[in-house]
Amino acid sequence: MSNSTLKSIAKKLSLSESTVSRALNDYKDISKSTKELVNETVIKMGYQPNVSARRLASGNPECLGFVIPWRDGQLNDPFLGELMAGMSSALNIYGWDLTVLVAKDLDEEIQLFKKLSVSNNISGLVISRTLRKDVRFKLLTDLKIPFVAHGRSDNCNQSAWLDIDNEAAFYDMTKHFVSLGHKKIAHIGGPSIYNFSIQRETGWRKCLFEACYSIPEEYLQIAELSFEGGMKAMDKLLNLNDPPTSVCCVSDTVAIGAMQSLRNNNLSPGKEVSLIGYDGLELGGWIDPPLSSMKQPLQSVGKDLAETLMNLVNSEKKPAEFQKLYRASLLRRGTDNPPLAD
Amino acid sequence: MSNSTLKSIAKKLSLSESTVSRALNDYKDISKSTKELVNETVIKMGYQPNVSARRLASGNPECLGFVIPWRDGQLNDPFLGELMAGMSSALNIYGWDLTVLVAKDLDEEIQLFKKLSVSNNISGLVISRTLRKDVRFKLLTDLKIPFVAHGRSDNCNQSAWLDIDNEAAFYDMTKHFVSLGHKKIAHIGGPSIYNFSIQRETGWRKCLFEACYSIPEEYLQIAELSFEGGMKAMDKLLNLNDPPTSVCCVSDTVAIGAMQSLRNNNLSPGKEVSLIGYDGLELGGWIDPPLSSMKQPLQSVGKDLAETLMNLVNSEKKPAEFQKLYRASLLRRGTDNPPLAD
DNA sequence: ATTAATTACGAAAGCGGTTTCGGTTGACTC
DNA sequence: GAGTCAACCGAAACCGCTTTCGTAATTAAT
Repeated sequence: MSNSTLKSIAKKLSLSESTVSRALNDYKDISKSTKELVNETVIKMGYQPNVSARRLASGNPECLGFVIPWRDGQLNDPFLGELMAGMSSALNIYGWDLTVLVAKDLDEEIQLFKKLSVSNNISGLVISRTLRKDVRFKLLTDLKIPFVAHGRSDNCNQSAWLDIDNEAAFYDMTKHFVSLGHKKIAHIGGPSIYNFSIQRETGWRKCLFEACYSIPEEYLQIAELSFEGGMKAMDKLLNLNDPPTSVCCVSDTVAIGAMQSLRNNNLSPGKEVSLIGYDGLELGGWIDPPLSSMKQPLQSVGKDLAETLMNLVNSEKKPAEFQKLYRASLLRRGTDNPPLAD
Repeated sequence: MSNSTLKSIAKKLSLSESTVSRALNDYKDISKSTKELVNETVIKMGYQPNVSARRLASGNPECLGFVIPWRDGQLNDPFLGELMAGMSSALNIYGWDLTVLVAKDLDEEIQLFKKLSVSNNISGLVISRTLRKDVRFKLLTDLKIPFVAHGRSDNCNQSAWLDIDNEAAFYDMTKHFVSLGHKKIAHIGGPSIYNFSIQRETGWRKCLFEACYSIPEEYLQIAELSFEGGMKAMDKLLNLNDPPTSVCCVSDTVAIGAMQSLRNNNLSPGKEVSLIGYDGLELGGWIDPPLSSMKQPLQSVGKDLAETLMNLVNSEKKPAEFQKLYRASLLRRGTDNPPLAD
């Protein structure tokens, strides 16, 4: 196990512990020559600092806490792996750890935050699955826990966040349908408690407005973010007097449900009705026909989330200075086609 | 932030720090009355121990490292969330943390292990996605890093592991087809580098043997663990002179690919050919018809993995004393039906 | 040559707990 | 009443690293 410590290295080099420590941490009051000397022997001896000791002494736990999004009691989010991989790779460079936290519901999450705020074992948090009205922003700010959100909220102006430009994504998605020749473009949206639901709807509306399409209000259907939700919403769209020829779906899951509804009605996804989902899930490519979707750069976002948090903790900048939008890109598979000729 | 420390509590109670510490850790040389007193005021003052300090002093990082399985460069494992939730809930009770580690390939994983063995910031590891010949078992043993594997290996006799009884699962699955009246039961298996591939094949064979079915060797098809892999394997099965009426699939992903192959050949999954997958993925219920599958109790396994590791670290027992098999259970959805009458 | 300013390092005090060791009580024996 | 033994608690060392502060040695300024 770890036998080499700062002390052993100091003894070997006839230096003091503090000099070795400062050399490793690149203090400016250490000569270049000794820094090199120290770094060499540290590598040679395979020295790894004891993180508990460093954390205790420095007062920084060097640890990013990631709150796993618990969606409706389910945890099957296919994002998790990629997002965490991105975060981990960024953290590793600086010796930080990635600790995952699980809370089954909002109450548990709040309790968790309160506990974290007194036990100083986490430098900051990454939260995700943000809501339109999300108490966590204010709560974490009040508790003085540094955090960066994956997604925005109504009251996120003073906070650090990274988000996908949902509005642009759905603008682009809708525009794509327009350019394919579709006139009847519906939207299956998500519950308005989620911030992204609003943004995605807005992007859809904006494009329709610019294209001077007037769309019946029934072309907007709100669905639960599930397979069944998508299926029911599509059922309603199909029952309209003048059903749409294309649908912008708030998520891949919903889109897959919508596809099922089409099949139930003896229609073929991508023929009578075109569909595009959102998330770029791999499994969307497994179904028949494969689902077109908007994909976000998860690994980059994860990396950026981690780096942002580290900067936030280490610098004196305000959280609001860390806000960034990413773009999603269209992944054409099999469900986006021109409308059938009448 | 954390203002109350051991010292502040000691002062408030006119006790020494060491007494308070031992009271909290339930030492037997502290009177019951003072223990109660300490516990009360600790709650009242909202005291949370500084974990870095405790870890440093005790020499135990109280931290479980979970190595994220990186399958073919992809990280979309739907298990992750549930498994981690199970682990986290068990760890939280004892104040342990769950740290996730990512390695892109085996080399990175080995480097990671070596680093962990010298920097004492992890109590032990949970590894998953075990291979038939898995160097990690020996490596971690040599490095003296406590670990428990999710899954077995050829050389896991001396190690701690939890696994699903893959053989029993596929025995049951095959038996189910037998009881439905199927005679021609094929198996799409996984690459033999994975330990579970062998076990699942064995379960299938065992049941067929007991049922006195003699099956052509072509009824075993090895597939990559992917949608395409399943599709290709099913193609081959369909091209046989005497194609099977039912197929035991090594995973849900593979089964979904096999379903696609059936549709490509104008066959209906669950009619001409029945299918059962393995994993119990939620998305298997989204497709048409919904995929029958064998489901493992992921949250329980996660909880058990974490508890096992904590026991392993805290007790003097040998790793080999921590070995346990879980059972998977059949999830009947839509693709397991009796064979069509000729 | 004298003073001031740098440069480079060591000493030492923490960080907030844990754990060993020893000592003080009081009850209990004979 | 001296000795024995538990039961309880305090003192102090320690875990391994960080960081402030002081100081000796070197260089630059006057």
